[in-house]
Amino acid sequence: MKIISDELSKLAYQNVKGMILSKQLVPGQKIVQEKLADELGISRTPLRSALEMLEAEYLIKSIPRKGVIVREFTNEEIIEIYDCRIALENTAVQLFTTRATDAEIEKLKGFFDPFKNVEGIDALAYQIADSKFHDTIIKQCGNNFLYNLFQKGNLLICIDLIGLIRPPHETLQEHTEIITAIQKRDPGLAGTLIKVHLDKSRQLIIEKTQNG
Amino acid sequence: MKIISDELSKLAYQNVKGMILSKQLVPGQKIVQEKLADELGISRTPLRSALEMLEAEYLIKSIPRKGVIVREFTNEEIIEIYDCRIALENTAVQLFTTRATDAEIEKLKGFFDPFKNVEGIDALAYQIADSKFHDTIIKQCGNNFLYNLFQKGNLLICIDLIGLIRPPHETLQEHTEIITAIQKRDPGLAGTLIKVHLDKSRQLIIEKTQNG
DNA sequence: ATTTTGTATACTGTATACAAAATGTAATAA
DNA sequence: TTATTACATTTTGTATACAGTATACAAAAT
Repeated sequence: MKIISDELSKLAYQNVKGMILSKQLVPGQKIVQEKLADELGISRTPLRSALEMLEAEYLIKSIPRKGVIVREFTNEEIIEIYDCRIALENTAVQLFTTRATDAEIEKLKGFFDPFKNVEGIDALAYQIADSKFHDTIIKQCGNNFLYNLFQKGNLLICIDLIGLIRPPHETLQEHTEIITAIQKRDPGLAGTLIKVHLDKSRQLIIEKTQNG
Repeated sequence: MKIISDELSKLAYQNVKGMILSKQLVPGQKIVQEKLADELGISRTPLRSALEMLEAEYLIKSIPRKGVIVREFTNEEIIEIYDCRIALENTAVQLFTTRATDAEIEKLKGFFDPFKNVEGIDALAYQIADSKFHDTIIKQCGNNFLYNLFQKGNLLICIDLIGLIRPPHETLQEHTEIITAIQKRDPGLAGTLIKVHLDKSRQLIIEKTQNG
């Protein structure tokens, strides 16, 4: 969904989204339209346009006649998101396994090469690789509607907004196994492995919820 | 996501959505903003707001500086939507089977009572029941994010926009079997049955695509 | 006859203006 | 003091105005 456009509303969309993901705008915070529009150097009209889009993506919440606030994700909600991810990524990886080219699979492998046999893995760099790994599978699975659903539904928010849930050394192995299954062109196995992979993170959030 | 609001943008949203689903606005048709705004008796501003929302729902397509057109769904796309539905409704029905009250399950059964042991089933009435059946499972599964994903992602578009894919007498039996599995509180079986149920329709569209 | 150019018109995207609603504040009564 | 009302300010939602772009069509050139 690469938007190359000089349209103010699209630019505002990208800017505000970036501000939310980078936590310049923090969850729960109210967005005062005129103030933010001034900061961005545009009028309220294209900003409101952008806010409409962001609301559709669950990143903000609009209360009529009161205003918009940056959305907060509770642990319960993140678990709900994980259930959706598990369902859809299972489908995605099976499709990907069937139709991906060898080159695409190699690309997938490449994401994690820098971390092989490394002691202290840089968490931020690894997070980006993790993100790319999942994004690639979803994007290249051949089901464009599914990819859009991930985009617009902000299903990767778990990675983008709350960061890594489990330490890299733990998930690296799992990622490798998934890639191996894809290379063997075994959709069922790849699906099962990614389900288990995601479910472990999901489980961890459940435990965190019960303890904290 | 029942929006009870006297806000023009929300009203416009519901109106235009209705016009698309009822085919007053046909796929491929261009929407001229001022004209439609006049028809609805509002200005362009709230209409544009509504169009933003509808674009997020894939019901319209906006091309910058050119205009918005009512979206067309190709068979390929409907198959993609089905793959997403299969993944998510499988999850939904399993959650529903686990957490639904007996009363909720009875309600589900009630939708199809008027069609039991009936010869010529009224297709339109049956379509509404079909729609309610799936909507209820998704709405009451306890995963609100999943329900919103269905709403905003327009995943039930298959039923709403293109109508029934298979004849009622064929699917009635399947619906009944799914409900029975739910009553037996067997999530795995319910999941499998709904997957098979949806996959049959999906398969039919594939065949239609290859022949037509 | 077909293509190209010029011009008028229609439509979109953005800014601004304004009214209605919400919020905050100060003054008054209990 | 606390509660309450009245008023001022802020902020939202909508309408409108305007500039820039796309489209349509006629005239000119090939």
